[in-house]
Amino acid sequence: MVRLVDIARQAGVSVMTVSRVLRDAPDISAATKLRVRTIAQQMGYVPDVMAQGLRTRASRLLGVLLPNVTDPAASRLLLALEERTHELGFDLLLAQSLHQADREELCLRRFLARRVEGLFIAPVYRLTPFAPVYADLRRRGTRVVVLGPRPPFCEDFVGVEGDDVAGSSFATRHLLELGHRRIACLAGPPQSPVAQAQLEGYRRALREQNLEPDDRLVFKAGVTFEDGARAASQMLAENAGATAVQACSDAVATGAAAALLAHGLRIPTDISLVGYGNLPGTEHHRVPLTTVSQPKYRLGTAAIEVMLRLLRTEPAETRRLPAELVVRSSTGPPQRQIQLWTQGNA
Amino acid sequence: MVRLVDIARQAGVSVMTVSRVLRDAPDISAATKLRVRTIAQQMGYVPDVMAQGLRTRASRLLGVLLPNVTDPAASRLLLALEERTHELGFDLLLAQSLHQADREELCLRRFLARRVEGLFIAPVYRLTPFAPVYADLRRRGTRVVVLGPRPPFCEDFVGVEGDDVAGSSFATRHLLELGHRRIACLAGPPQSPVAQAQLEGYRRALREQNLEPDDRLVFKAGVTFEDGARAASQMLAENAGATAVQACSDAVATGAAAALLAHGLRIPTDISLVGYGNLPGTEHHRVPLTTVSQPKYRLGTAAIEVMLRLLRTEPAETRRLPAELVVRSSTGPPQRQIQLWTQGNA
DNA sequence: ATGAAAGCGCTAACAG
DNA sequence: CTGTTAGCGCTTTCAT
Repeated sequence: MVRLVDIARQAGVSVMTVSRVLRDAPDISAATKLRVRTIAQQMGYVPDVMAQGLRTRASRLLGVLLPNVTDPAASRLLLALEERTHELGFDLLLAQSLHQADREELCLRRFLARRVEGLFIAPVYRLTPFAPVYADLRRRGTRVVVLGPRPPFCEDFVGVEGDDVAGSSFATRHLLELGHRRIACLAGPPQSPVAQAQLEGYRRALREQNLEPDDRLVFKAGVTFEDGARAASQMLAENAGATAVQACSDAVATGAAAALLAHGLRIPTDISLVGYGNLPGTEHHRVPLTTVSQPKYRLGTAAIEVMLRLLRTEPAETRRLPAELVVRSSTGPPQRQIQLWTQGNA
Repeated sequence: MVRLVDIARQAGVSVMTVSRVLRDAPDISAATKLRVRTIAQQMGYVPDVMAQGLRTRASRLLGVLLPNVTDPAASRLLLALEERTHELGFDLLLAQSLHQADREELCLRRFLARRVEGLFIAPVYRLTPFAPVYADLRRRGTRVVVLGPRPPFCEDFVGVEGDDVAGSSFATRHLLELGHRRIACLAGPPQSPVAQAQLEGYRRALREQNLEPDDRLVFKAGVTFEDGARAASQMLAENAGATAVQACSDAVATGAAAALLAHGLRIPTDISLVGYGNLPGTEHHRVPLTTVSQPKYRLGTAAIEVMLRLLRTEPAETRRLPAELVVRSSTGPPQRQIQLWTQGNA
């Protein structure tokens, strides 16, 4: 391992001179600069960032904690985060909580021990209103940007998030505009902040049209394909009379589509379907899915921007980014008969 | 920031004692152990891993360099890597090359400056047989596990990879067994090692059945949906008389499917189609895709196992993991007439 | 324009 | 069982 001293000896100068040259510090003659640089190059010198950091008290390290890098939304965010982070001269530590609060805590403590200068965290949802690690982060004044909705225990941190109530209401409004009046909602887990926002958006859009949300049209669906299939089957079994279905995720929507088609319904002729998330590939599904897209990459760049302000100790605010409706072919106007029927019923 | 000295003062012992206690070193009385621990806890002590590392010359840092974390295969691998890495007590540095050789080089140099103890690299393919960074890695004796096929400039490193020639030949054999004789191949970029392996597997399976590979059945397809659509259209335009198509990726296969269906062909009734990669969601596509699956998660755990051997300076060998055919409904026996026609032609 | 001394927070090596 | 000394590789500070 080549150190500064080695170069210094070789070049016949002091360690300080070498240090200065290699950091492009001022007050060095062009001659020594060149000589030292050449020798350093020849000897294959690589600075020791840890030693530098110990002295300068700067780690140039950022950490990102995600539930699971496999989630397409998370990975797009990570793409952006990594890209910008490196441009800014930071290295990026990655950890996954795997949706386990204790693993999250462990990972965060390790990040702290690495003296990270900032942290991007997509928090594991806890039922408790407090989480000791977050208290520690606060106490230590660690810069934190929360990715996604902020549960109670970290409400005071800044963050970046998609606007899920607006996103969800886009979906509902789209169906409304097509003429649907009975729109079923396959809702996510009630504890999930995203699911709550989606339900809120759905109801809000309904009320805008003076339609009173009907709880018999809201079905618990979870998050998976199977959850979606189950929920759709149940909806059919209950004879809810919906002409359109809005799901809390594309996976759920896909499962619902499968169940609906299996029951002999045509999409969108007999029933319309909207997903959520714009999962890659849904445009090639059996029925290309109309869905809501959150700007995943933009969320990443926004997170970096916020972090940058934090690092400069400038005031930073939580950013809420707008969602976008992606219309494909799983939605269309309701069938005339059913439409008449619902109108007669309304 | 609380340091060992602070605790030492508070507890009325030497720094060394505190250090020993906190590292669970032997030869410390239970009493002091307890006392020091309590105080450390109270003061909110967090060890400085950088300082520890500087002294012990161990960074407990592993680095992973991927082209793009957004690729589902890469992200599954990363999932496994992160999981195991943390269990082993290492932190994980993440970087993306974005398929750019110079960015790859930069990232690797930064990893070296961090004194990583090991590196997982999915190399950017270069046309040149040498790459200076890799020479440096060699010279410095950095532990490296190459992810995926190893281009010439890093052939001497150990790695883990999927068996793409076997995987590809599984696909071909499957079509052969269904009775297909004229199987088109939508091939990937000729420089890509994976694409080469796939072509090799395709040809090998054909020859096993004493069928001479026909170059007029091989079409350049690239890697995207659009590439696939283009290639399939070209195949149709050239009247190649294929009863089945085997694509170099699921994206290409999906594009091909779209083109084929647009031309009025039914899949698999009129023509069979096999993809490659088992992209998440392909089971819900317009035509659920028969495809070849590489054990992405297993590749990650295998990479860790190899790294572990490297870290222990035990001999380590490159691991090649078997692929698996996933039969869904894009493949079936060829139509009788066409079959007769091809037989008459063969 | 260059160098000497000191120390970042920690631990290995040795002493008692 | 506990403490002292030295030093990891680097940079800050102050001197020349």
